[in-house]
Amino acid sequence: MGSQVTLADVAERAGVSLATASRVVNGSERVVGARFRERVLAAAAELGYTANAFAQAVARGRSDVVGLVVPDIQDPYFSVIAAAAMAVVEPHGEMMLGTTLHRPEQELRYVTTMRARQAQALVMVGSRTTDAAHTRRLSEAIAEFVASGGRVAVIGQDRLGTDTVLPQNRAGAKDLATALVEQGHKTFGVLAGPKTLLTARDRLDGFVDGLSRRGKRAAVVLHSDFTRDGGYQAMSELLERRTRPGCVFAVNDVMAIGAIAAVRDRGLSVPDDVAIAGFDDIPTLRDVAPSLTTVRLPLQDMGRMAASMVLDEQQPDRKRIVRVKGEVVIRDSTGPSRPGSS
Amino acid sequence: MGSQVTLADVAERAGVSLATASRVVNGSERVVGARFRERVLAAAAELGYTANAFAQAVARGRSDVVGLVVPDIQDPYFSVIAAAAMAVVEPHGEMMLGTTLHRPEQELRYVTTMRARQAQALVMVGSRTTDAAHTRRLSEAIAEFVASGGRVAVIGQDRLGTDTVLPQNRAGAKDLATALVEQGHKTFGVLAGPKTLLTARDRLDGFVDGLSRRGKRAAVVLHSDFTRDGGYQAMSELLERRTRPGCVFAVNDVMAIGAIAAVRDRGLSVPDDVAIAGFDDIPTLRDVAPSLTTVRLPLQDMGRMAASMVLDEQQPDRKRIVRVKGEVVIRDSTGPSRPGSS
DNA sequence: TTGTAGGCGTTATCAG
DNA sequence: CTGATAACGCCTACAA
Repeated sequence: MGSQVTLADVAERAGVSLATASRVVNGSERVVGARFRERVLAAAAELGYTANAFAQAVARGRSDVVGLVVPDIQDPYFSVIAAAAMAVVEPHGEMMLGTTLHRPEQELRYVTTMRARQAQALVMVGSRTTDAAHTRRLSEAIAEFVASGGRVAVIGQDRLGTDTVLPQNRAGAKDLATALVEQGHKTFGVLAGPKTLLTARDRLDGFVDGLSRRGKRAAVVLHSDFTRDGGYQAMSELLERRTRPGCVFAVNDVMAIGAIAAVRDRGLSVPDDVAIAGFDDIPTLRDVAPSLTTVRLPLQDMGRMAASMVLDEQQPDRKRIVRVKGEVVIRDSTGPSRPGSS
Repeated sequence: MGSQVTLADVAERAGVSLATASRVVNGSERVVGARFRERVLAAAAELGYTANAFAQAVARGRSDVVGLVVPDIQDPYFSVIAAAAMAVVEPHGEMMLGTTLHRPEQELRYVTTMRARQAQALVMVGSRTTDAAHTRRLSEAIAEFVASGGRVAVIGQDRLGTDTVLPQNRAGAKDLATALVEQGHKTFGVLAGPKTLLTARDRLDGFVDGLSRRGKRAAVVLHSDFTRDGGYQAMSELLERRTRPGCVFAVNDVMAIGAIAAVRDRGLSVPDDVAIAGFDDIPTLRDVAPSLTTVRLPLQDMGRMAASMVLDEQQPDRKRIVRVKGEVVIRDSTGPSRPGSS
């Protein structure tokens, strides 16, 4: 709507054909005479012409839109990844953002939307779930997207038959368990997140595994949302119990932050009364006190890599899985490095 | 590219005309016979048809894309606003995201891009600057966007002739100064951010104004980036000085976090050795210790309001300015509520 | 180098 | 209610 200035207007004003105007305004270098070129440019400027990207996309049969689907752009985990992906996409095209608010059916909807938009590529971020039916439907939708010419990369688990950036959640959590035992912690609890999230499940499993190899076990495992409030609530519940573990692992950093808040609100101290560890090493949280013991994931690299995979020229012959490993970072929230009661 | 299934394919498969197929696949309710309707739907499903949004946009002469331009999606200030805006946009259309990484010329580029994309609306968030030339060019670009039928809302200063959500930076900072004086603080410093950012400038001015009304002044004013690192660096520089103020105001929360880190890294304590206050009250930071004294801005509301303004039905007769005020929140980073040396 | 004309996938206007 | 057919704004052989 409104007073769209079209290429035809520009051509007329410049006294040239539509084709010539098209050639100078878009790609096709050096095929148009300097005289005409200038006339067209001048006319375009005077008229305030801007090419209609839709029409171009229709005519060309492709677009430069890259879709990015994340559960929640407000969550620093995802916003860091998004920023990194954005940085590599920006020179090549526009970024269309979708947020699912953790609703799986929204993932499905966005894949369809991106196809409708002829997105050249799609990056999906977020844990896969145990819902096999949904995973299958999503796989199918993605297959259609790919069939229609799109590229897809996923950050999360390798369940959709796509290029994947795969954080080593199990191994990272296992290493964390080992480190905590070595730090001197004796009794453990886990704020395990949702049962249905593979990321949460893998971290729980890895942690439990790591403990058992050192002859320990998790005395309490509580499930809740994968969010700050989920961590707060689960920790509050844990603190209600008669016996409380000396060390609690929250399966991601934002849950850990919520857990710390819950501890504080009861007048207790971290790490003196209870030690708390997280997972992800979110940059925004690196300055908080007590500094958070966690497993560092190279979030920026992950975002960059996913974006690069869908954008690089050569179509790989088969799907690529890039495993990224987490590095344990011991900080203040689990107490002094050496001994420890607990 | 790829094996696009078109509406023509669907029509042929269903044995109906293109027009009929179009009618059932898109809007136009109840004008097509149940028999044909079913046949078309079936054919579409079998073929895996998805409408080409570009072609639709071209044919309809409008699109449902809403543009959102922010300086940095990783910054929690903007990601909170973005999430809120996203929530109101999502039911109506798709969201195209642009990040400027604080480069003004990128703002200009995105306005043009959004016009090319026929975006129906555009939300720009971020402080205006003192660069009059850029502001003028941006205004012109926006005027063209509006002339071609788009709606625009800005979160920041009212400099672009658009609907605006305008945080009361001066008043908030002034109130903060008053509160800090009443808390007993005697000497002050300001980490003032970039000189060219109006938001930073207004907060500095308001703070200084508030101090002077209580017979105080800012002993030190340091300029730096509007980021965590900017806060860290400026605070480090401040701590080099012979005399250090008892209370430091960082003009936004992320700078305050950086400042706190700088204080800690020198083995000093907040608030015992130096009190620190911020501005914005970023949700992610509410759980950090020491909890941050700040000026709360209703970030979610701001995002929602801006999005609503560009989406609501009735075109307002003139541009609207919505002022949102900040509320001082005294927490631990500036010490105990009552007395105080400093 | 330039112009002509057909086509991209949809929608929308008109007759039937 | 249905079906031709002309737009929509642009790109791109193909011909001049």
